[in-house]
Amino acid sequence: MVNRPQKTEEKPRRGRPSLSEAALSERRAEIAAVAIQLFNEEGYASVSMRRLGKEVGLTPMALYRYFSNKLEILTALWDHVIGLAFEDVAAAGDGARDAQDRLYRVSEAYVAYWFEHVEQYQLVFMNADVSKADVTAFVSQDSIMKAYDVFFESIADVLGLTPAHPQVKTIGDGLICHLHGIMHSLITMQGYPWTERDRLVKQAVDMVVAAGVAVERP
Amino acid sequence: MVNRPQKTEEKPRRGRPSLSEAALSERRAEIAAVAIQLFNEEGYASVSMRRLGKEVGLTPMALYRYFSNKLEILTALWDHVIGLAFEDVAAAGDGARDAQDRLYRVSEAYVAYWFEHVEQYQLVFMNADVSKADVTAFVSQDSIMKAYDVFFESIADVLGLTPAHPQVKTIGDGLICHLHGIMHSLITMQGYPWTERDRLVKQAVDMVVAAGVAVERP
DNA sequence: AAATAAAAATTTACGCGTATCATTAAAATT
DNA sequence: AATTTTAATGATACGCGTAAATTTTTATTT
Repeated sequence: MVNRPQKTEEKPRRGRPSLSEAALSERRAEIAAVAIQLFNEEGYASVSMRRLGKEVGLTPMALYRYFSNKLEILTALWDHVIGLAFEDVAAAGDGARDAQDRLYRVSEAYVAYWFEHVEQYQLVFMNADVSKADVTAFVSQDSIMKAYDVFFESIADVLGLTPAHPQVKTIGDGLICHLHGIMHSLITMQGYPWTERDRLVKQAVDMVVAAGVAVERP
Repeated sequence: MVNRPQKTEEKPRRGRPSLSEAALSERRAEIAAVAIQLFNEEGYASVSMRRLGKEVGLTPMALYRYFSNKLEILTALWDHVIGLAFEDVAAAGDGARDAQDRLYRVSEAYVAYWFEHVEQYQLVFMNADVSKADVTAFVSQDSIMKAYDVFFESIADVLGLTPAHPQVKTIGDGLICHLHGIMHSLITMQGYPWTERDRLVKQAVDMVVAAGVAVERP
């Protein structure tokens, strides 16, 4: 976020008061709402700051009081899109018969969501402007990390272990990576004749289940 | 590549002759060589076309006779970097005791290479300017695809199947996706406390080996 | 009310990638 | 040799993100 004016003292000094935190976030939300729509409709690169400013009724540079740069506005869309992804995942897990079925369902839902929103995937995970620090800082937010819990819970169930068991962590991280890899590979290298997506996802989960069997009968 | 002047006939007409294919690719190579060095030293975004033009002794727009845009110059670096990656992979596979050992080695080498060249990874697989078509067209080239063969051969050996067996293809695609996912996740989400990289890679290969055992004893 | 201080908002300016247009160079034809 | 044709080269210009400088607004203090 953008730097607030630095107040050395606690209480109001002379001069024009800075915008309240409430006012700031309210206008940020306004800008983000317009930006999300425009980015979705016309693509991130096609929407200029001058254009966005015009749409929200601000001069281009006034936007910079609310977001420190264009990329930071994009993260508002990330938040939105990632939120929707995990809504889908949660919904998919609800009707499951058992833990193993739930693991299949949430895995497929997670991958399917991004395939149905490839452009968003690219905006989130492939944006060139994105330095590693940017994605990291964002994706590490608690809200995102908590969303992965459904995977760990399902895996713990399938393996018959507690979610806190170290093996659950290792296998869960592996599955999440595997699913990310399926999305990323199939999206970024569409010219290669990949095995069908559903089968790759199923195979990824099967391997986790098989690991569970190995745990049971060592 | 850039459009060549369209010749309706076969043989020389009037007018200044277009550059020979040889001359074109020679100068492309010169430009690419300088570009690769500069991109590696200072980063893709920091090297402007004006700057690159100056370094190679051309006006900025003259570069556009040899590459249709800046991104296309970047693909020269891709070629370079991906070539190096598979050199590492091939070297890692050479000393292997057996097929399973080779699979571990090449998998680890592949992932390790990109971790040792994170900036290149981002330039190749995360560049924002990269539309899906761009990466696809490039990464689907035969040279790249052939480089994956070492994975399929090792897997076939481990599973005791021929490389042409459909299961080898499915499991191989899965492993490649899995490895990509490990790289991509650990690089793009460095804030998350991932399981150690080596362990994730080992686990990925272990699962392939376990699948081989399952094949043997159905 | 006037002066002063500080934040908000606007204006100006820069280097960027590159589209478009103008110029120059090199060949075949006359 | 002069003309014509075509490609290569160069110059100009546009919209971009945004840094920096400037102006305007809004408060407190005199």
